[in-house]
Amino acid sequence: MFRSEFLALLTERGHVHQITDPQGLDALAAAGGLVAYVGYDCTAPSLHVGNLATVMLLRRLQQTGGRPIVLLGGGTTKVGDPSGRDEARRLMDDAEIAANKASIRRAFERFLRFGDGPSDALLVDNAEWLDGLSYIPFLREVGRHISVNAMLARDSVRLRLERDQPLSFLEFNYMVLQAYDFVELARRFDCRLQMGGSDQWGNIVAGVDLARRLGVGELYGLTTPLITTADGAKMGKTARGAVWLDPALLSDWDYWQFWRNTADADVGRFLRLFTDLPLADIARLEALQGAEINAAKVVLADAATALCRGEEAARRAHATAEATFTEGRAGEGLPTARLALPAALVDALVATGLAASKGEARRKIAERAVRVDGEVVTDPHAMVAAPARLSVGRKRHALLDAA
RNA sequence: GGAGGGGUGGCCGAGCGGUCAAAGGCAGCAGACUGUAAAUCUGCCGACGUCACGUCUACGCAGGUUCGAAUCCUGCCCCCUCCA
Repeated sequence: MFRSEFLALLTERGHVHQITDPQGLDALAAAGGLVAYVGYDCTAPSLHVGNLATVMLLRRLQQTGGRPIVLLGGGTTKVGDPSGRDEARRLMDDAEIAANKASIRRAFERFLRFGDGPSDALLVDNAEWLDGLSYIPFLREVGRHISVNAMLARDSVRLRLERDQPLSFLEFNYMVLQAYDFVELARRFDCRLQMGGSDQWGNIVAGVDLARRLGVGELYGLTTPLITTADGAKMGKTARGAVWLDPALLSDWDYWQFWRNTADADVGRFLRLFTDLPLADIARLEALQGAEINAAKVVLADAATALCRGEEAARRAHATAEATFTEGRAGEGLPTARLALPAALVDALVATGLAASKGEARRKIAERAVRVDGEVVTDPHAMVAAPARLSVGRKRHALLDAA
């Protein structure tokens, strides 16, 4: 068991996969004022729920009095993390990285409190120190402490080689840069802990090693388990793609629905990981049987949406779901598309995003999956004359309004 | 630099002159069953159109041979293995 509030909390909520030196870290955390970071590369315009596990780590750290650092990888994104991939990442240009960085940083404001206080969160960009590195001086200072032998043994490198997949020198350097980040943050902010997903273990340990060799002191690493759904799939991928945290990329309603559709077997685990609900309440919700567990899913959806999108968004999505599913009405918070009416039903389905193409819209109509205001429509040439609620299947609904 | 192997739809993976919008699997969507669950069974799964028919786009890139090419030829790019 841990003495520190931080590690005890992480453990009981199911956040911990591996820790480099559990006792050492526990002592450090118990002493108070722990500074820890998680790094996020700017490979996409938003974080998605797959990143939520580590965002929650930072949140828990702040809740227990520590200081979270969000490290945006403006520099490392130019290199590309090979961890867990068979192929090199596409090289991204500076403009794209800068744009992603700008939109990613907004997400953290919901989860963390930023500022200058001792436990206020900090946001930094590793481009600050990586972009200006000079090759030869860097090799002489840092490179001589890096063991290629050790690097070859890390999963991120080894798995690539074993599978006869290419690994470029550029990618090979990623781990070195991330290790250097950790050292840099330790020097600048006395940051002693790096956290991340379990796939980051090798990179994190590389940083701990490097710090020791450079005489920076003892650093620690902690990883969260890769969050998979009960049927073994990586969490956060859905029909329309990733479940983005950014409201500009995924509506509040869809975000709420994502959580509402959690599998029975995942409800308890997700409540512990992704909400702040007391464990006793979660235990009660988790114990619900049969259809009653739907109530737990609603609680999960409310809590998770409130965290990421705000209370108001959660209330609204909840009410919309209530109206749409329970009462069979057209909930007002449904995604809405505007078209000049009357319009062809197929066009309306495409406009609302319920079908990816007219062809798909026609197929769905032929499958008797399409409803207008609750009535099944089977005519592929049908027109919609007035504002209506369109549905494909039982779960997907949208509103059509006159332009 | 030399020899050999390889680049196919979101992914894996067959095809190796026509019957190929391309087998099979995974993922996805829908229907049935349900609890907006899981499992199961069934169907669909490039785009567009006057939609059981046609057109366009697609098998690394660019050309070529052929009535016809994912399949053959030439050049280029990228990857893997072995040799130097």
